[in-house]
Amino acid sequence: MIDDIDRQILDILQENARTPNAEIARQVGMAPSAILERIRKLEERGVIQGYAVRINPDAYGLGLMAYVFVRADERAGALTTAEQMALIPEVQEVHHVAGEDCFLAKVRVRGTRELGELLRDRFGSIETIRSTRSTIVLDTVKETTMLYEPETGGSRG
Amino acid sequence: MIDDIDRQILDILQENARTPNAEIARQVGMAPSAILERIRKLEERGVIQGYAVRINPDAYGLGLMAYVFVRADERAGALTTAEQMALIPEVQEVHHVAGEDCFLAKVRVRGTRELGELLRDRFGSIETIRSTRSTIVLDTVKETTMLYEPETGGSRG
DNA sequence: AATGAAATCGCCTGAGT
DNA sequence: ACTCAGGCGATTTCATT
Repeated sequence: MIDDIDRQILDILQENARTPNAEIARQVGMAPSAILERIRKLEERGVIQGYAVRINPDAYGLGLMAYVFVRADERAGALTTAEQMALIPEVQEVHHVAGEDCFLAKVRVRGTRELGELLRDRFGSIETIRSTRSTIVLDTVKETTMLYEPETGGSRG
Repeated sequence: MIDDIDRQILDILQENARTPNAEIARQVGMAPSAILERIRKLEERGVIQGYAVRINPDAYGLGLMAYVFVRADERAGALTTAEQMALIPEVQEVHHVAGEDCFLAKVRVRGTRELGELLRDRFGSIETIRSTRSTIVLDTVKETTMLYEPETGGSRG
């Protein structure tokens, strides 16, 4: 699906997504136009989903992060619980998870007061949500979106 | 700390971090050199921490995501538990959290077999870890790093 | 699917306001 | 702190292989 040259390009972009095309070409040892072509195709095929800037959340006034575990009973019709949570801008991630709690949401807000408001006003108004349990993040030691190269080959189909 | 023009620039970069400088200048209504200067300063001040490419994890061979809750007893000396977890490439995030479990780690691996190996070999060899509890992600409904503009003003100091 | 030439466009410095 | 001008380099298209 993606070959070795694609991986090289992706790895360079993972380090710095604003790396100029010509610089990537130098590192990979190909012509810039060939690199452009490959990046285009990676975008078309949905391998590259976009380019994000990493902003210090504190500087942005979003000093508090929390994980919210959501228990819900799904009903047919209308939007699903997860889709409604996904519409909330303070919610960065929504995952459907195995286990007793059905969903896990990652949220960023200014402070504890705003977290309370979020849970009461936004989560609280989603009909299917039975209960929530929040885990406050005190300190973030690592936070990256970089993907580790998995060992290829191996005994997996 | 960051003014309205900075916010405009950051918002454009949040949409697409590879947006050319000149394009940002057009949208903001300023000269490209002024935009460049502002971006430089945002980088210097650590507001902008970097630029990331968003890669489809499945295409990269990392189809399984899990959250690992880690209970540990901290000991003085050597690296802390969190720092040791942060060294593992499959670990994308490590948070120190409030509550019974001390840490929360987000991990991406190829499949369940690799998750097992990761927990046994890598987490298992960190001396201070008492126990782990993993929550498998079945489906990701939303996953963004975009920061929502918090309401400014308000009754907070 | 990659190259290389050529045109377009953006980057970035320096001077000036 | 921003604008403007200009040289340099990058991006991108296209013909070719």
